[in-house]
Amino acid sequence: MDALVTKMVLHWGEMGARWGINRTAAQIHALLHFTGRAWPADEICTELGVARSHVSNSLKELQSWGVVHPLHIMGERREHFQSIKGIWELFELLLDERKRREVDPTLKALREATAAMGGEQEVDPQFKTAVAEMLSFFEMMDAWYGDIRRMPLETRVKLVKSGAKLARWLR
Amino acid sequence: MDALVTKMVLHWGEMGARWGINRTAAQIHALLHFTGRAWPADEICTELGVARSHVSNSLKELQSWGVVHPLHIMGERREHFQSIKGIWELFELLLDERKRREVDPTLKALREATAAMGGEQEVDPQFKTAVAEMLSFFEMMDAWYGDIRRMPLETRVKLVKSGAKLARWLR
DNA sequence: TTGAGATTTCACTAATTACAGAAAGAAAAG
DNA sequence: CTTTTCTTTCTGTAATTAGTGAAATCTCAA
Repeated sequence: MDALVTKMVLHWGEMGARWGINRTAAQIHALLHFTGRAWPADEICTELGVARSHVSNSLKELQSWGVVHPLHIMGERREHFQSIKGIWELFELLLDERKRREVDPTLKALREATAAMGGEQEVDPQFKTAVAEMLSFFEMMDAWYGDIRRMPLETRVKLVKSGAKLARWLR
Repeated sequence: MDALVTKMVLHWGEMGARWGINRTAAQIHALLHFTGRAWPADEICTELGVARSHVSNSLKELQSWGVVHPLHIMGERREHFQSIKGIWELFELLLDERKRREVDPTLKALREATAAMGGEQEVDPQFKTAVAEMLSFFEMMDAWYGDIRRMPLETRVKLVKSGAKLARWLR
């Protein structure tokens, strides 16, 4: 494999590890993404030097995130796998999933705590305000994420590109 | 400890674990944050039922993120620790640190790959475009983050609150 | 200066997570 | 239907990370 590709694969692996994706799963994704083509599982495992079974499981994980898709190639017995093309789509999938796993449960927990405090009199006021502040912050962010997520892609690109202009408009 | 606080502490611990912060460190932060007061290390460790040494290390980690500060209390021998108050400030610290650890090195890697490809003729064109696209995406996001980070807090709050309006303005 | 309280370091154990390899399970070709 | 090729499941091991407890270090009051 090209040394440059290897470098990106290794880097992607390290970064993936910090995102809670296991290292080799992230490496596999990098391999698929940066080579831009579909790979059969066994070639992935010779390329990265990991067990066939591990590649299989990692591919399943990547598919569960929605960032890798199977692709049937004509006249080929083996299943091939490719990374989704669009970078925006890629990071949308990652963010959506993280929101679902991290933000949504936290919102739920904060709402439950708020509800539970409603009746009780003997709740520490410090706790009460801390929860209320955190909840309103999360709700604000949640709504914002929804707003942005609902924009068409081009609008979102504009938004990101017009950062400084935006600041002026807001004043 | 109040059952409600316990619940938040446990939840925060789970979420922290997914952010690469170790579970008990996140629990400690939740304890400090949601009780809103300064705690001495030994009380934290009886409260959470973990070893004194572990609390010490976790507090150090939290301080390295900047989300917990030591506080000297008059007439008290023991050091006390408290969470930073502002929620915006809290998440800014977390995001800044994650950017520094994850985005910046990735930008560096992408730039190095781009530079290395400059001279070479025999680079897979697929790889070339994949790197170029990824780099421009990261640069765009990096610039955007900088723009937002530079806004005064109130502007940022406005930005988040005016999500839908914003979409209309962009069109 | 000594010693008690408080904190950190360090060496070890427990628990989790990553990964390997064999074996079982499908799907397609003959 | 049977053999071949490919994929997944399952069980065990390696490696990493979390957490413990004792010993060493530090700090301050007496």
